[in-house]
Amino acid sequence: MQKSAQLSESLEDYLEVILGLERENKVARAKDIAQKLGIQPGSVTGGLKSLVEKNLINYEPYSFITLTAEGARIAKTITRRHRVLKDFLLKVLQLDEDTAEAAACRMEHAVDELSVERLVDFVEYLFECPRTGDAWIQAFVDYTRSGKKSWEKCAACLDDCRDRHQENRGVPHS
Amino acid sequence: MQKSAQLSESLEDYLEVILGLERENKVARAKDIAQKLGIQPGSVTGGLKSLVEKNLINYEPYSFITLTAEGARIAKTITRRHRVLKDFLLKVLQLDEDTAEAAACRMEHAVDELSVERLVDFVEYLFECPRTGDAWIQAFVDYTRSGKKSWEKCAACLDDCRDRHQENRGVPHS
DNA sequence: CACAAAAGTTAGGTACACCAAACAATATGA
DNA sequence: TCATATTGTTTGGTGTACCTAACTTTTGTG
Repeated sequence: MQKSAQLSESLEDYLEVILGLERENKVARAKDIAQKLGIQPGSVTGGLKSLVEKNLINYEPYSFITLTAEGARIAKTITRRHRVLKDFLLKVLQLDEDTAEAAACRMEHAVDELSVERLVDFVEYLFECPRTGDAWIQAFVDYTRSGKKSWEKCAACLDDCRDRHQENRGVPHS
Repeated sequence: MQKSAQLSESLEDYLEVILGLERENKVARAKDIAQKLGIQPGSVTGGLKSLVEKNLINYEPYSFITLTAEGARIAKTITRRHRVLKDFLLKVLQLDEDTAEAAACRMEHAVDELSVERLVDFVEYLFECPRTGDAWIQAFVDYTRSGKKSWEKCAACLDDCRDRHQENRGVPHS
């Protein structure tokens, strides 16, 4: 199990869509990979050969494609990065579906594992902490939409926040 | 002023370091660009030619290099993306300097302007809102370090938060 | 089974982004 | 000023990643 000699963005994309196709159809086919990546089928063969050399997929010419254990491991971490980033863009920054998807798609190759972990922790904390959570996010959304920076309603907001916390005291999170 | 036909990551990097060098030394020189980008000087010339063709830098062989108005405009948006992302990684996710710098460097090419704006708004809101701010961030840091998910101290935390807000009532933010 | 359609591969070509090494221009300082 | 060091460019080459078009294999259908 050699140290995975870091992949190009392109090869990471191949692994990600192969994982998706495996989940959809049990196996991946070159045509579907091309279609999902928005490239020509002729371009796929070369990528597959690279992945075979790196022992990340099981594949022989004219046959279908599956991930090796190592390939699946990598594909899952990339897919997770994508999911975490999109979640943040969508739920916290409140970007629309298309913008979030596009940005996540390009960011997933740029962030290291530590940063992803930290982002997961942050988003989780943000949603679970009584001082923030859905209500706070909603306040941020309202603020973003209205464009005003007034903290007028803060006292009420904080009281409300505290009341909610007391109601839920001791109730564990799902 | 034609629509800037989106640049490669590589050319964006050239613009960014040229802006940095202009700020440091008034003008940029090929050698310093190479050094900052960690590439060989011979590789720089080609990049500079591309940027000249796109009217983003003023440059002739053997002369020094400056940004055109359009080049400066683009360089500044990239530099700002870098700064905003690093700020988030550093101050909110509490990553260390090197990790934040490296991730920001790679992410800056992946995010669109809307997402950057939203991230700026979010970070600003997070720091200014009485329900969050430095104290909340500190609580997140403690939580991250300790690894526990208990909300035991929430009541006290919220009281504290409310008290602080009442003290500062009406005081505008700097 | 045979043959057409679908899927996949190969071959040749483009563009980008880098390298190393040879070469050219400029700058410095004795 | 002139030799040399520094800086910058050119050339030829590598690797990646894509394209199109021609070709091959597989598959499905009568």
